[in-house]
Amino acid sequence: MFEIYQLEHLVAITEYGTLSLAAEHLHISQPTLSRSIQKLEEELGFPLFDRLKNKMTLNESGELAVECARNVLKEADIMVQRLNTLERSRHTINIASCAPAPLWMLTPIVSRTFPNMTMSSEIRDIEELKKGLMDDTYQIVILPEPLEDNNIYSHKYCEEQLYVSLPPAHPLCGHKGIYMSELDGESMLLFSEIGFWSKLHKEKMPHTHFLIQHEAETLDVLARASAFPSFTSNLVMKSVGKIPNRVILPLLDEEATATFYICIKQSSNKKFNLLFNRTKFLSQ
Amino acid sequence: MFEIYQLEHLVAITEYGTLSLAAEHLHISQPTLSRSIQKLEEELGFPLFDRLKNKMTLNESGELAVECARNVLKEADIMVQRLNTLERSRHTINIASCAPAPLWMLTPIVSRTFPNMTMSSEIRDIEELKKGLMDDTYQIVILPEPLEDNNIYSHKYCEEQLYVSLPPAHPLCGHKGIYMSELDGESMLLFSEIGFWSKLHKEKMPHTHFLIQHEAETLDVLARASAFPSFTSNLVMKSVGKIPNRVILPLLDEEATATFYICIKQSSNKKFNLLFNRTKFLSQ
DNA sequence: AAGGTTTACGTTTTCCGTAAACATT
DNA sequence: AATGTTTACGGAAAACGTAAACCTT
Repeated sequence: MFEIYQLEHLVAITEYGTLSLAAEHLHISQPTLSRSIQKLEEELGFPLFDRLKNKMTLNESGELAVECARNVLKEADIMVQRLNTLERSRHTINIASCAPAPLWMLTPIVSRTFPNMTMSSEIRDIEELKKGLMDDTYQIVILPEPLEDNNIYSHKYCEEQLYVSLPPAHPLCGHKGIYMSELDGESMLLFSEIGFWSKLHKEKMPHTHFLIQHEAETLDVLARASAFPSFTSNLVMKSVGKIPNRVILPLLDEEATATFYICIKQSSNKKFNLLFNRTKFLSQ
Repeated sequence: MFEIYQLEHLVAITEYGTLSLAAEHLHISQPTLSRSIQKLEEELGFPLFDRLKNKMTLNESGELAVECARNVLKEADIMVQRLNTLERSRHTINIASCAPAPLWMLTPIVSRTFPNMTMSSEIRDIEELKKGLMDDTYQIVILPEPLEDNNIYSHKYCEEQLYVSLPPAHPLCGHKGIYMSELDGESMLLFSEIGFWSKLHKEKMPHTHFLIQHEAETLDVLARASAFPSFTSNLVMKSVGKIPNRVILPLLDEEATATFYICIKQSSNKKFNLLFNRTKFLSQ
């Protein structure tokens, strides 16, 4: 049987027109290429080129051979593509969440549990999360509700309760808790990537001027140095800590509480078993 | 890039289960096969097998690799099939005719015109001839009518007039010519492969007992040695000669005369140019 | 003369099979 | 002991590039 390199050579010759030019692009010598083709013809049992003393042109068989060779090479290319994709996926865990806080908690655990894996994490809206989990774009997805599907395993991960962080001089500070509507109309600091929470803010606080911060670090500095109210949550405070000199009031709106669920495909359950033992433990 | 032989080896291993068995069937040594796979894995950049000290089993990547390898090999196989088919067709001329006589005339000319070609000739019914010409089963077809099609070149080849060959004692011998119906009811010698003529005989002479002969040689001997009437034609007499001591009468039925046309695809016109120069000359 | 192809030839590389080591059943 | 895999090694085969020959434009 001929070999793939011979087919590559054949195609290269037709693409570059002459042996010499093709040889140059293939980084081999001209005689080597000449012999490669001779060998291919010998193996097939008939010539692929009409040979004049100083010119080679494809004959009828050659034309067909090139067409077929391209098909073989395409198939070979598909093979490496598919294998590389699989191999990459075997070493990557793509996590996506509807909100940032569960991600902050989960990513360190995943990293420690699978130290040889590359991990990516994203914040996406709920529909994208569901779709991405189904089509294997994401292996782990965090939703604010369990995903009812036979192929999906959902498991409760954590609850988040939003709070408002107010300067002590703020008129609402005396309350035990407040509703978002009570704050509406002020200027507030807000982190940009808050996932599905942003929808809540837009709905309940349409008149508020949000000072959107794209970096958590900057937000923290501004919150400490200014009198602007900002949001926080039980999870944020647990991981980042409280800001001193601030009054923390719970948001009383029903929607200011969320329960997050880790969702994975049943087919990858085995792979993530170890992970769940750890997340279960940590979520208690 | 990996090579085809490596894919063959990979597939062989999965088919025969173990390295040793596969190596045996591939007619190579076991270490050679072992290295071949190692090299494939090295080129891909990841292992395809889980290796125990004493056992190799495909891993996830390996399973996919085998699936893809089969596709590549299938494509390679298609390549040799198509090339071989083309190559064979380049050295073969398939002729088919609706009647034997034009074939007897044409085949020697084709043989002499294309001495390096393998030639096959068949007698088929008219519909088969048309279809076969279209789908390249036949390159040359002889029909009793021109084929009206833009892709087809038809050219008048010869005319055949049927005769009856009677023993001198036969009651019809005095006539200048006879109709087939006049002979109906007798026993007659008839060659088996007469193509579209047989339909005519069946229609016009339904009560005749045909003594079918499958060999031209035998038919000739019987015709010379017996008193049975038989058929002949201008073309037969021209190529085989007349039978002595027989009265030859033309058949007066309109259908006992046929004009034959050589039909080829326009696309093969160039190839058969030389042939037509000769057949035109000979048909005059 | 420039550009294209094939042949010749010596070197380098690769490839193969035997032998051996190692592990499992 | 039999079976299965990998490593080691030496000889054989092949593949490669340089050089040269040959041809056309």
